[in-house]
Amino acid sequence: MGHHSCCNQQKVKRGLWSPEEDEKLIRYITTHGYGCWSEVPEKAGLQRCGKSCRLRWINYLRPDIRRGRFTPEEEKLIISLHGVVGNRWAHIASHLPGRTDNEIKNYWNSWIKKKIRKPTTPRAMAPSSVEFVQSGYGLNQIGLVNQDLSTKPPVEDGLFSSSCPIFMFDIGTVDGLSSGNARVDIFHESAGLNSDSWHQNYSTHEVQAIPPPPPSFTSGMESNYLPPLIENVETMVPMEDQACSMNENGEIGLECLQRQESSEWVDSHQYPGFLIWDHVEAQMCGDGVVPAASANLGHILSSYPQSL
DNA sequence: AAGCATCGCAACCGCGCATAA
DNA sequence: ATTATGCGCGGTTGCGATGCT
Repeated sequence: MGHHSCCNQQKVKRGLWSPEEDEKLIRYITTHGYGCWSEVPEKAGLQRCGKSCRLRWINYLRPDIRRGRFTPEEEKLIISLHGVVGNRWAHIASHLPGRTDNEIKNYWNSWIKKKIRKPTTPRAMAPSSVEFVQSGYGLNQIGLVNQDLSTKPPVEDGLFSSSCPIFMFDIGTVDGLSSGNARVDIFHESAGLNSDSWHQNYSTHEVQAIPPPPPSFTSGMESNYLPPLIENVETMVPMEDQACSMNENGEIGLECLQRQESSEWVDSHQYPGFLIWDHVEAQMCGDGVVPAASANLGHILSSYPQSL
């Protein structure tokens, strides 16, 4: 049994791909597709292992690949998603069309390295119930995301101390439906900031006053900004399956990224406001989408884009 | 100009999972 | 039920490019 290393066979080339090899792979894949990667090298006339061919195609050669610098919007999305799902690069990449997990991973790692070098201003996390975190990190910093925290190095203090408080949450000041979980209520910065202003307009110590909810967000949620509770709870989406993202209209929403036993929850989103919950109890529509009005948000203190 | 350090990123490695045999 | 195989993922490596002294 063991491990089946595909690349230790005879005369398998390794290292950088030559233009000729690229051409062979492109020609083969575009005419035949890639049903079985292990067959690709032989059929395409390449002295490579199938795994290498797959990697080369997915990360570099496929036509829908998007190259070049990440846009500020992409960057923000990566940060937000990473804050929720951690180092699940493929997961993050699935929300950035044309970007690969490898590219995002590389970007993230080099970004971290850059930030590490920056001197960081020591920041006292307020021990009170109101705390700040930046980007999506709040969820991880308080250990609510079920994942290996060793992949979230102490780097993060430095990484974000010069950045912005995107989320504010309040722990334990409301009684949630699920008594076992820490209750996290978060509001998010607006979607419209560019990268520069995004970094310049915030400091970690700023306390953002909670502005009144914009008209666009008030539907069904006026009273104390708390959403209505939904009685008919059918399922629960674990926290690690949630993320926020931004659509092409600049709307931010929650996404239930996946569901254990069903695909019905995949990519359901499109909320007028922005919300992250320690858990989501929601009522499904027929098509599996969870509209804002029917999502039970438990107790949300405040949750809407600040400058819509 | 030369040597060294660092960065960025393509590619590889090893593991886990799914599935076929 | 067990083993073999292939795929996909996250972590890591290696190397060319670039920057610094």
